[in-house]
Amino acid sequence: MKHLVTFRMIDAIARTGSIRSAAEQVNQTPSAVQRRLQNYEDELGYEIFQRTSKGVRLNAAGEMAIQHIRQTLADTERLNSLIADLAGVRRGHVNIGCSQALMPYFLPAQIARYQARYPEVTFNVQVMEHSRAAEALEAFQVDIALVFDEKTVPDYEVHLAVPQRLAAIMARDHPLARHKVLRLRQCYEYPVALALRGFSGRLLLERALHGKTFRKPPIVQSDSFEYLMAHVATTDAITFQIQIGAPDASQSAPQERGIISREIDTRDVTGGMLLLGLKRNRALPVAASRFVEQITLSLSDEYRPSSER
Amino acid sequence: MKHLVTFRMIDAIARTGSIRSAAEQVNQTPSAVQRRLQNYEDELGYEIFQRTSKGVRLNAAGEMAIQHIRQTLADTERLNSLIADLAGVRRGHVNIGCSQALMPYFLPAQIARYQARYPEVTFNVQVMEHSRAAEALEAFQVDIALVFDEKTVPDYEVHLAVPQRLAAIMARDHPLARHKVLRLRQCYEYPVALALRGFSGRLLLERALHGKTFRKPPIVQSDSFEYLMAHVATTDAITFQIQIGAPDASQSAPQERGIISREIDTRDVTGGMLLLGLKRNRALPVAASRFVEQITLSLSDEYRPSSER
DNA sequence: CAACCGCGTTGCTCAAAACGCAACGCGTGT
DNA sequence: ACACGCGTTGCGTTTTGAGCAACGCGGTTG
Repeated sequence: MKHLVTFRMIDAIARTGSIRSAAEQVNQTPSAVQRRLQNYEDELGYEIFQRTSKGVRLNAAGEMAIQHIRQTLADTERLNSLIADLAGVRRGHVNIGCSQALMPYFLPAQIARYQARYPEVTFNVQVMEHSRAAEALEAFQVDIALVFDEKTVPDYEVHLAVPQRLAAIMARDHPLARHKVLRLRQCYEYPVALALRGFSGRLLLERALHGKTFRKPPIVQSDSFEYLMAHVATTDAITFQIQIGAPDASQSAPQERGIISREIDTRDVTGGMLLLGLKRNRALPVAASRFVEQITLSLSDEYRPSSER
Repeated sequence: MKHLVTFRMIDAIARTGSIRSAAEQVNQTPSAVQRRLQNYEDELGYEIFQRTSKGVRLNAAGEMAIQHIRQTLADTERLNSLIADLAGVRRGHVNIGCSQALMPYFLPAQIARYQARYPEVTFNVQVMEHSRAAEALEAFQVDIALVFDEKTVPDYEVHLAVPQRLAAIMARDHPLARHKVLRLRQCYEYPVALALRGFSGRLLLERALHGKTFRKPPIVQSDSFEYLMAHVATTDAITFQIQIGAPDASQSAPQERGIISREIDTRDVTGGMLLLGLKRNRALPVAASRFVEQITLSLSDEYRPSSER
């Protein structure tokens, strides 16, 4: 749409914080971008960026303007989506911001399933923790947030909340692997390898360990789950992950090599919630909306009381 | 705003049903309007108007497009309003669609009061009954609907509902004028002059008269309340109006000459509601929003249980 | 303290888009 | 059969937008 190029430029300026970098991002010269901004400000009657020595920054009026601009951009996309849907062609794009835990199994499976039906729909998946996801929802950077959170009342709309148990992950031939459900104390008889503080499973675990005498420092910490998985696969160490991010016997994922997961007893760990968040009062594009329906069904089916499948 | 001229044109086309008349409305040549429409359709990838021999008509895609277009226009106005408000200048415009009953006393008083504080805010007041008002809300033609309705569940958001009694209106020296509250039967001992079916008060009255033996045809009907008022002022006939549209001792309105109103006993007439309606999920411009606050306060103050002022 | 860098901004030139005018084709109603 | 009003199109003119180069200005660096 012609009248949206100005909006896209302004959005780029707001995100990058400078006219020149925004120009680069939209493949135009700084003067073109600057003039469009100036025109818009003239029409509005107010400047929306405060000029500083090292770039520009949104002022109070700009904060309101950028909200309107992003809203308009999103609405336009939604219109395209609606009309494409009406014409029988299911096309579109879905931006998802989600916890790391959904990356290995859940999201790939869900997206693959969705794209099997609607191959024209493209996805963009980005890892972010809950506060960042909330911002991204608000700024229309993502359509859907799938985050793990325990208690905080979020300022987005919680479309779905499913409880999440904690799982221990260990080598396939680990002595504990013969149990179906594990107590935390059992796990702590072995070395533990943990994700950094701030990751979903770690949060849940820390709360469970509070005051426990058998608590001990992890032998290794990492922000890479790939590393943690490889580590436990080759040693007798144990790591933890929330249920949805742990390898599941029912889902044959290609990347699980020699590791296995076992649920932690609910007496030890409770209260984690996986949230599906949407921006309040926002009308989603068709593709995103259908995708939400699909994962809503999947989640409420598979993770009912505490059975799988 | 520059980028909205296309939208304004398309809105005009949709409203007038023809490109040429839309062109006239926006002071442009038909070819200019036609080309903008064509460009928009090209960018969208679909035609949004079905071309007929006597003009154009929105098709299915067009219905969705026009919704988006009007939403965008309204949002833009709201942004202007927000920024003007932030800059300390309370400017703006409010479109109101309302029942006739609010025209003689209520709305003039409310608007005058509002404009006394914010002289830069302009108003547009249009008479419409409830179904038309609901449409106008939906099409962003009015910001606020103030309509009288009895029972139907409206498809807009009811922001406020205040019960409305029925009042009899008669000459100042009418024999019944010495009573404070009247029974319907008393009124029907005199000739009655009624508004046409479809007007607020008439609806309420018809329901009250249902099955009553003293019911009799009106000696005169009219769609002009001015005529009805003049008629009862000079004869012993009685007419009816819902409370808010009747002359009130506490409000010294200039146009009441020799007429007076008396409430009808609640045993005879019940259930009328004056509704303040807004479009669902729509963010109002600042001026409209403040005006809603003002009349909300006024109405809930003045028309509590059944006292005035 | 001067040189420098990166920023927003502006004059100028030229290309692209929008406009107005006139005319065409087409269905409808007299 | 005619005229009328509609959407549409070709063409010359005008307005708008883009790119280029350069300027002014603040902060940083040697």
